[in-house]
Amino acid sequence: MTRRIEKERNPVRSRAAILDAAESLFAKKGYDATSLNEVGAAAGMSRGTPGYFFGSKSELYRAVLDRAFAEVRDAVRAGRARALASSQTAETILAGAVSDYFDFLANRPNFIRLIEREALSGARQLEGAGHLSAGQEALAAISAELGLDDAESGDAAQLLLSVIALCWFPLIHARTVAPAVGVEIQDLDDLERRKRHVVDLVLHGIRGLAAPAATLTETKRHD
Amino acid sequence: MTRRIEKERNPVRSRAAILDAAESLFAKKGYDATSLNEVGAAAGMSRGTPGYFFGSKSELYRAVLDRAFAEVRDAVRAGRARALASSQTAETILAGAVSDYFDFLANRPNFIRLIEREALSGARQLEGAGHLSAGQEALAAISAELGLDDAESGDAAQLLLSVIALCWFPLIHARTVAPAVGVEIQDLDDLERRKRHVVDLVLHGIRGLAAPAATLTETKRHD
DNA sequence: GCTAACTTGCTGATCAGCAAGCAAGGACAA
DNA sequence: TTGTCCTTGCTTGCTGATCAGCAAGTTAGC
Repeated sequence: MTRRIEKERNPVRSRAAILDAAESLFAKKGYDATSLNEVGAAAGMSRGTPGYFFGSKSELYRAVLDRAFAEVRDAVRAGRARALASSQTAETILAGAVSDYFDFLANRPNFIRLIEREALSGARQLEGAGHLSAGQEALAAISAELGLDDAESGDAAQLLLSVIALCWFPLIHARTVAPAVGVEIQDLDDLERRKRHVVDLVLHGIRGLAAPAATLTETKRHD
Repeated sequence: MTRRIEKERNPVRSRAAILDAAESLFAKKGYDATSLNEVGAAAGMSRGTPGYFFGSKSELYRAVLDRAFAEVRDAVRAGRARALASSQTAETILAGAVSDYFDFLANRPNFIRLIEREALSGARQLEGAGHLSAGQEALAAISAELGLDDAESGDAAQLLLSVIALCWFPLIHARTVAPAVGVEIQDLDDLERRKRHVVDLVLHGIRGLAAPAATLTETKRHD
């Protein structure tokens, strides 16, 4: 049995451990309420290590955000590629995308909480970040899928925002608004039920939104 | 010209001023980042006054939440009474309610931010508060309006949660997610556009959700 | 033995809560 | 009317705790 108390040095591993610990703590308690002391302890190192690797608390925070956004952007791209590859009706693809997005968020509580906190803080860290690009890519994907040209893409953007809201909100407010209005969000069944509701609502919404001219069971283009 | 620098004592006025200042600061910067020093200064008094009137920082926070929730509960009741008084189709009433709720939130940025912060903090302050009752009242109202019995009220709850999500989300994420997906939320026109989208989406959603048996253009009751 | 990976001691700043102080203005009497 | 007292609204000084950042240490591994 190795009695070595893990004294081996490993900067990349340490950096990652600190990033992980900081992400959890920032997401859980917020920027102000998280001390570098805690981050170091959670990462299994001393009080000073976060500062050593990242310079300052704010730079560490920025690094956490950057890593999280990179992850989303990759997920969006992967989802888009998968959708493009499959040859199904726009409606089916959209339903699958909503479902996938819902699951993605449900599996990354830290991510939602970080962005939520950013929104409450004025979101100055986000403005130039790569997060925008992920949204724009998703918008382009959904517009193309629905066969909307640029003039109508405003509708697609509204719809995309609605989808995000519907998936996002119950996860954040699982212990506040959701129970207050009689929706339990505790186990996987509850989540599954919610997801089904969201997909239904969005599909019905699309049928209504996509002008009376187009039925949308197949993609139609204007000229 | 009165050169009196407002030295007159007025405890109720002072209390209210401190509550107002605390609400703004807690909503804007969060609990941890707000010092009693700031609260006192914003209320036009000294560092110690908030503590004098409210005992401790956490009790002041609780008082802020209580006042805010009381306000929502009253608004919900007023809206419900108005809806009951009017004799219009369920669909029209619902569209009006969504629109009103949207405006209500848009005019109370502090309220949204306070609840959002509560949700991120684990919402331990809310669990026994009057907030639940407001949600339950809204749920009862919407269930009755849609003519759903208890067995189906799960759907009504899901729908209510969706309405809240759709109204709520763009306001919080006006500077994060919304612009990222191409939706501007800056002036009143943008808000109006968003509101119209939400109402449309919800109405189409209802038509889809309300089982094929009932058309819902008029309220139907089961027996 | 040298460099990079960490740790520890220190400093100045901030903050919540408490306790002591101060003064405004009503009560009450002369 | 004037003087004095006394409650209470409000302020200020103080204390212990916490924290970020820096600088000086210490050890690992090449």
